[in-house]
Amino acid sequence: MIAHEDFAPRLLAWQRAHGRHDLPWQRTRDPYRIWLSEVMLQQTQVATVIPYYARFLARCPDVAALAALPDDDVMTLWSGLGYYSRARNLHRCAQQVMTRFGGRFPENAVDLASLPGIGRSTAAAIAAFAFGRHEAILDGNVKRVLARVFGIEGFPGEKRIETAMWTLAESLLPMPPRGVSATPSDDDMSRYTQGLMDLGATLCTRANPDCPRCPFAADCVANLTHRQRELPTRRAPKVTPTRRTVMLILEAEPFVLLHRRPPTGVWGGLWSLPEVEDEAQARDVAREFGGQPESFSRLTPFVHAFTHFRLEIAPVRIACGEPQGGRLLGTPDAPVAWVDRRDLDRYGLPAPVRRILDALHGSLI
DNA sequence: AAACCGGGGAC
DNA sequence: GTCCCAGGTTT
Repeated sequence: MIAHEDFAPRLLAWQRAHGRHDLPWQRTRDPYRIWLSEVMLQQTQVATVIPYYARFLARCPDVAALAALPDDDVMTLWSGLGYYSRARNLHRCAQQVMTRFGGRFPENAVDLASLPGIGRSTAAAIAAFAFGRHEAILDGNVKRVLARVFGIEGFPGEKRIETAMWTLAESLLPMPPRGVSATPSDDDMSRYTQGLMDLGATLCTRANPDCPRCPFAADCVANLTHRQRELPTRRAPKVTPTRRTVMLILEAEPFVLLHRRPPTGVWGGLWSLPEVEDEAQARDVAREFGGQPESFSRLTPFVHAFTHFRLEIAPVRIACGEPQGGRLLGTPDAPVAWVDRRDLDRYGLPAPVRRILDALHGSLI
């Protein structure tokens, strides 16, 4: 694994030779321009941002102009970039720079992060780019680079892992040339921060990292162990909740009892089998429709998967002497009906219900 | 369809 | 402080 003190020099050399140098916001130290680009680049790609960035600057060359712009004009300028809360925060931020900081962006990350739309990572980026501050960024790209190069296991969104990554990111920052000054040069901090972003955006990409061109290929844990696809560790798939239901198959040949589901919710408006929570309820409800307790028989339970949950269905079959009413299940909007099973094709049935009834009657038709 | 994303806001 | 979401894009 690469020694921490070797990381920054190698990244700096790579950025010099192979990093991006022509992005519109790279040749300025104006915190306003850097801030604007960083906010636009949150969740949005460089190519998309460039024309918006130019338009914004043409209309608002400085923070005072942006602060003075009417809300609607800001939204219009932003329109098409998405994530509109960013635009609202951008405007509020410009106004706060005017009122709280006398029209000048604060030069330290803590004060920057107190402004709307500027979190810890964005604050560090502005502090490093505009003021050469010794601050570490940690956005999605950087998390990916660090997880791979240093072989960090665990989902980076998890608090413990993220905290460790912030500590690592800070430990990797460029050191000043020995015996010269307390901090690296402004130029080094800009280049280093840009290098992290460039590496993540151009080589160490999510899907197909270009490891042969990477300055860390010889030491990168992910590359050496061929685990580029496993690192960074993905979020644990959230366990989909499982619900259980008992479906009643009340039969009075050739009729079967169906229940119209309410218009909203799962299977809204479809005809389905009556559902109860357990077998005791099944017997109670069956009695209302003339069910014969001695005919009670369990069919094989099975699982139906929805996007957001799993439904475990336990079908229960009960014979009824005659099609008979009892009170209606549910509400007037959700009535029941005895349906001739030869007419089932004309009813909209949920797939698993169709499957139950087909299995039951298919061979008999 | 599912993973991913920085910040805000709720708790 | 910590957890979770809104509103998007990428794979």
